[in-house]
Amino acid sequence: MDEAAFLESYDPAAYERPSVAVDLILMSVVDGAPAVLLTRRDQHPFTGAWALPGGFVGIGESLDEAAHRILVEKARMSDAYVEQLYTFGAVDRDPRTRIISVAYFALLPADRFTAALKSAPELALAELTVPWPGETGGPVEACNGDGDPLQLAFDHGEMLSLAVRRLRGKLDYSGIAFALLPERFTLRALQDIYEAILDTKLNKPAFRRRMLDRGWLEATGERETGASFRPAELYRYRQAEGEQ
Amino acid sequence: MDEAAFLESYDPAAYERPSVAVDLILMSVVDGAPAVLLTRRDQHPFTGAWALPGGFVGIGESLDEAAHRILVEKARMSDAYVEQLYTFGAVDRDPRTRIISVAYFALLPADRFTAALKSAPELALAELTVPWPGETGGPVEACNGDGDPLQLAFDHGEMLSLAVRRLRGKLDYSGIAFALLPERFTLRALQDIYEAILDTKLNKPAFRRRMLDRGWLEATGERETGASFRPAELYRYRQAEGEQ
DNA sequence: CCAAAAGTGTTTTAGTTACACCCATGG
DNA sequence: CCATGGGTGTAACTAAAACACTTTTGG
Repeated sequence: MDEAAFLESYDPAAYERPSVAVDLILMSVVDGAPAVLLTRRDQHPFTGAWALPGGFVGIGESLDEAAHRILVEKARMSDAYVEQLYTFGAVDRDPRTRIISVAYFALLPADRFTAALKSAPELALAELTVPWPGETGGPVEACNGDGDPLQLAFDHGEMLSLAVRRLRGKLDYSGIAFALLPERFTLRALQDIYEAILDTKLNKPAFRRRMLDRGWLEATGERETGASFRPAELYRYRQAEGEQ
Repeated sequence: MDEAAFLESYDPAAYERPSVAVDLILMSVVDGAPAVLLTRRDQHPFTGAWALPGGFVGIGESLDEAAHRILVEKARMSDAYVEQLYTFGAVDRDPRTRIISVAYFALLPADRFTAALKSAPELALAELTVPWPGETGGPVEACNGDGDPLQLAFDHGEMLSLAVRRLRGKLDYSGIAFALLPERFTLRALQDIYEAILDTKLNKPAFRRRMLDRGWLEATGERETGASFRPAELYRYRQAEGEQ
């Protein structure tokens, strides 16, 4: 990035440039299963297939800003946990023209996730079926309410797979799970998130202790209401210092 | 990425596009310390500062191809372990013009690393001093042979920090360490790599057993030569199946 | 036989899992 | 008082760490 960049600053048309886009993987855990928001394509290419919401990166905005703008504009929500995932740069990933796409994933609690569906009618919820062990390979599939797999546009299936892998990988050592829960939550709800993402049953006492020993949880003293059995204590996530 | 992309395919000049570059973090462990290859900038901006080797992504090549091309062209080596790290997209990260940079890191055994220095005279080796616990924060510093920190151009310091964090994070569960060793190596050499990257002393018997129990190592039956004491057995890395 | 580092066996410790049980609530 | 899920204590197990030890080479 020396001479070439220097020259280009004086002659911006010297090289043909790819377009740069951001695609958003909006994830949540809904009814005990990982879910993602998709839009149905009504134009060429991949007409009728399902795609992640995305858009081009403006010349005056950073990648992170673009991701947040798309979160607001296309998905009608703000203030989600957003993290850069990977940049997809195959030459033919878009048949129309050269587009490099920076994939971001955003995590939301289920209530805000389903609420967004109402205000953004072009979005649809797709359930993710994750082959186990999805840690290493096997494509993730997005399914509609009947469990039928949806056809995904571009390389968006790859993006989904990578998002699920990353989510799994970070679940244990980061506070990422709390982005999928409301501000107050029960330990059972937290365990449900873990079980949905990892696709395993976890031992209740072991899970409780592990979580409480980490020191990330703060008891609110309040209890769940509306249950016909013993109400569970509500906890709050206390951000650890060295957490990104 | 619907209407906008569709329109743009017919009118490529409609939007001003950022340039896309790839920067390479060429790392190794030399003399028991993590090291990186840098070039000294002789032009504006950051004249005299040190930068990672990099270059623009051609319109007809993928990001991975660009990374490999730069590895060959700028660093005069091929066939390294290369992995995409992160994409840096701040608007002002390059004062000349808008450049988005996809950072890759490449890992090499020390012998090939130092050999490359001879054939590429514009490259210099910098030792990395990693604040512990570097897992969470604190910038990594690149130092010359005298231990004086080097001034880094652009956001390349951030790139280095992230590369070290990623290396540390993946060390334990992936075969990444073997990219830093020649084809045959002793368990002591492997432990040295771990200790250099993690910046800790490790217990020898525990380390041996952990490594051998993983099943990634294959004894060659050969032994080290030239030592004036008991020669160590040479091992080979046997790629695990689900390994990327 | 000595120094130096390779390599092994055994005990200790810590962290996780499994299981059994008690507790609190609505009906 | 019963069903249901919340919450806790204890034992069993497993994996890592610490330590002491034996082995093998060159000189």
